[in-house]
Formats: sequence, C-alpha cells, structure tokens
Amino acid sequence: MVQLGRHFGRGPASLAEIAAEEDLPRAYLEQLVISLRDAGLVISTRGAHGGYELAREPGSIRMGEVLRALEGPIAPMICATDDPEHATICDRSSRCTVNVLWVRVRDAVTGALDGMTLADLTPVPGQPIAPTPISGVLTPS
Amino acid sequence: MVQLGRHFGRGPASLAEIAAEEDLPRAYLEQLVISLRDAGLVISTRGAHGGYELAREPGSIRMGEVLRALEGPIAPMICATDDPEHATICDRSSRCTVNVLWVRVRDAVTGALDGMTLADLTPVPGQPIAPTPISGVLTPS
DNA sequence: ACAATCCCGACGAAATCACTCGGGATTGAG
DNA sequence: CTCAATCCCGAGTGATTTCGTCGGGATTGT
Repeated sequence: MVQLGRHFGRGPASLAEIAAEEDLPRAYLEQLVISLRDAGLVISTRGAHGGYELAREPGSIRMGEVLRALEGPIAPMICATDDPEHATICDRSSRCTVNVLWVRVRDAVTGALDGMTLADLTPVPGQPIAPTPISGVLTPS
Repeated sequence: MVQLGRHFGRGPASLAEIAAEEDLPRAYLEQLVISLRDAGLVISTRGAHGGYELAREPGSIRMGEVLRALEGPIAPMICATDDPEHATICDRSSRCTVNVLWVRVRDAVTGALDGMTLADLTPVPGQPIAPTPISGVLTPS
C-alpha cells in the first residue's frame, strides 16, 4: 500500500513492479491485494499494462482500514471486537472481569491505527515524515 | 491473577482452587504461574496448605507487567519492541516506512495496559468496577 | 509417614502465518 | 487476430505459536 501510495496519480502499478520494489513474492502479493480490492481500497485494471492503484487519495486512507481489510476486525480478544458483526460472547463472560481491559486496548489500537493515514507513511523524497493529524480523522459507518 | 487479587490478604491460594474457580486445567495454570513467579509478581509457598499469592498489593500491579510476564515484550512488530533487550532490526528496515505506525500502536497498547491495575479488575462484591486512575498508577509503599 | 502442594521438562493437537502452485480470464499492442 | 502482460482464484504446504497434557520429583504441615 505504501508503494501504491508513492505511485498515486501515475496510473496502475503492476504486482511485478511492487514485488521487485518490496522484495516480496508476487504470488503472495496477489493474495493480499485481493482483500484490499474487495474492501474497496484499491482498484485493479486487467490486461497488459494493467495493475493496481489506490481507490482514493492516500491522505484519506486510514491505516485502520488497511489493517482491517488484510487481517479482519481488530480484536485483542474475542470479547472485544471492533466489528459488531463478529461479536462473539465467550463462555467465560459471566465470571470474567477482564473485558474492560481488552476494550481499552482495542480502543487504543484503533485510535492509533485510524489516526494515521497512508499519506503519513509515504514520504515524498524531500520532506520528512508528516506528523499525524491528531483528532478524529473520520468516523466509520 | 484476578483470582489471586480477590484472595489477597488471606494467605496463599492453591492452584487446585483457582483451577476450580476459573475452570481451567491445573496443569496449564502451573505453567503460567511459573512465569509470574519468575517475574516476581506472585510468591509461592510449597507443601501442604501452600499455594500462590500476589507479591504486592493489587493496586500496584499494572496489567502491563502481568502481560509482559506471560507473553513477553509488547511488540506489534519485531521493529517496535517494548524491551530494548529484544530489539531486533528487520532486514527491511532501510526501505520500510511503516515503523512509526507500529511504534504508535505499541505505545497505545502499553499505555492502556499500564494504565490499569489488577485492582481495577478485581471487583469487590459490593462496589462497581472502579474507573482507571488516569495517571500515577503507582501507590507508595 | 504421608498427603497436599509446588516444581519442572517433555510432548502433542490445532490454528495461523507466510507463503507456493497451477492454472484461467482479460486486455492492449503489433 | 494473436499474443504477451497482466489480473483472478482456489488449493496446498511448512514453520511457528498457542493451549494445553503427562509423568514424575521436591517440600512441608499435620
């Protein structure tokens, strides 16, 4: 995604390019990018000279979105999921008092993740890494 | 640890007791408690009527300490470890710009973890769960 | 003496992670 | 039209981690 960020505005980048730049196997990237595409973060162009590009500008793509697309809901424990869809109550929930802790950890993590955007991580050669815009970047749903 | 917290001040609690209360296998608890003991969080008494008890009062045991004892240094990625001892630099560190993100995530997590103590999680029957003391977690002694 | 405990090292099943493999579908260029 | 470049996709794999089990040994209060 950082690579796509750097490439933003210059048409699609092929997996072969990215694989070379990041020194990762192309076949592996293929899998990752499918999740990103399904999440609407990147769009693909097939055929010769095709590839992938960011669906939106880097500054509007929160890292939380990227991570959720790649790794699923953010949840330090099953009793403290990000995503109401996947809410599971564990069979210990009646006696367990630790849930508050996990909820706080989760909120801390999502805060950190949603507080940075792809733009913050794609340094333009000249400039230094930009500091995070501190307050509420966006609210989901 | 929550169980030991509840039991605090009333002598050692045996693993058999805790296993019953938490519905966990005793043999498994044995393993966990060894780490906790090595970390100095609990002290053990051998022999009949022996068991484990918290080494300090619950309000002075940060959850971060417990988690570090049980799971090792807090690190969302190898390039963002809690513990300087285990600092590893990954072979991508030269090109990778994502480290900042992981450092922030880690700090968010350690903040949440070290911001709550065992006392916050061991409800006394009457009172509701106490809100986290926001700063200066440490109590004198 | 002996039962209740803790102490400890080794083993194992299941899940997850970071990939690999082998093919098929689409599309721009010649 | 043809063909090479590219995406699309389901299945498989080896290493590691997690959550345990197992079997015995060492201490100590009664």
